[in-house]
Amino acid sequence: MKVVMDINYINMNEIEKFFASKKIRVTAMRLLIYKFLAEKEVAVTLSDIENAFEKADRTTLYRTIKTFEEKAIVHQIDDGTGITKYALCEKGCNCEIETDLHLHFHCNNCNKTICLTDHKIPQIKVPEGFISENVNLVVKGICDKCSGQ
Amino acid sequence: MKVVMDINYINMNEIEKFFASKKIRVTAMRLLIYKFLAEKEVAVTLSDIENAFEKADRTTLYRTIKTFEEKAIVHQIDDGTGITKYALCEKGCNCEIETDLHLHFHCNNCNKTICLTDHKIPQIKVPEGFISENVNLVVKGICDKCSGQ
DNA sequence: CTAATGCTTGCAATGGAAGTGCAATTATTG
DNA sequence: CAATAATTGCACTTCCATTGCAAGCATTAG
Ligand SMILES: [Mn+2]
Ligand SMILES: [Mn+2]
Ligand SMILES: [Zn+2]
Ligand SMILES: [Zn+2]
Repeated sequence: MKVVMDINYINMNEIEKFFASKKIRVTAMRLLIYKFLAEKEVAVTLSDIENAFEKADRTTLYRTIKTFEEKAIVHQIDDGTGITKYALCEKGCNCEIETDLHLHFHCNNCNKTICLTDHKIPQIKVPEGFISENVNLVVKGICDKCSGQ
Repeated sequence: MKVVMDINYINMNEIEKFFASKKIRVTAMRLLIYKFLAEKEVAVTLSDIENAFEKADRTTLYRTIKTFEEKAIVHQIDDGTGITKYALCEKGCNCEIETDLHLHFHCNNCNKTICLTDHKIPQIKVPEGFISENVNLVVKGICDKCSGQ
């Protein structure tokens, strides 16, 4: 895939350094997808990315996201819609080790899912003998935009 | 599908009454699937049911579960594995109205998912402007059987 | 700089779960 | 028993996720 790199070179430079720190190669696809995710304020599906980059192959997008996931650049969100969504990890996020402790909100009206990164998941009690390693919490309802503030 | 009704008639009688109270017809399939769910202590997938009733058609099993769901006889569980699981609702459960407020535990070792029906989901704070209608909380880790008590 | 090596990409194909249309079967009602 | 309504089985379909393989591109050793 040939792309015209008409995007901000300064930003791109930073992303390149970031990729290097994560020990992954810098490619046009990866830069573009990273930028796409960074500009979105909501979690996206693979189809969303597909629609944004129609010239690229679905598999490449899929594998790029998988690579990002392995390197803790993005995290998966299962919001119960049946379609996996992805969002950039926060700086200093360590979802490789213990999963993402913030909660996610899914709007039943506009169908968007957002990370509530500063809403941490409270400590959850489990019965004797059970060991909790990881918690997934999704709140569903109406988002701020849809509720009319 | 022809089945030999070699199962406890007294129990069956109770289930029949239960179905009547839910205003659904009593059929062999429904009785068998209900009994199957009642005997399981874990949430099951459609495939689990399929394997247990190989003579039955998948679609019938699928639609039976859907009917149970609509009538609040079972509730769906999305434990993040990507495959929907089902479990019987507790007596007095009203997951039709407000979703199931108990939490679910998914064992990363044996891959089983169980309802922790008496572990209710705590009140979750959401930001200004957001309206919470419903919460899905899944704890992942090691279950009591796998942790060695 | 060039060649060898290994990672990345595109294409084609597969698998699995979920869901639907329609006709045949079975249950309920009168 | 006949008419009516709900349930079941079969054949398809759709959609997302995932993989094998060969071609393309980037990195590194020489
Ligand atoms: Mn998130
Ligand atoms: Mn449950
Ligand atoms: Zn919304
Ligand atoms: Zn276990």
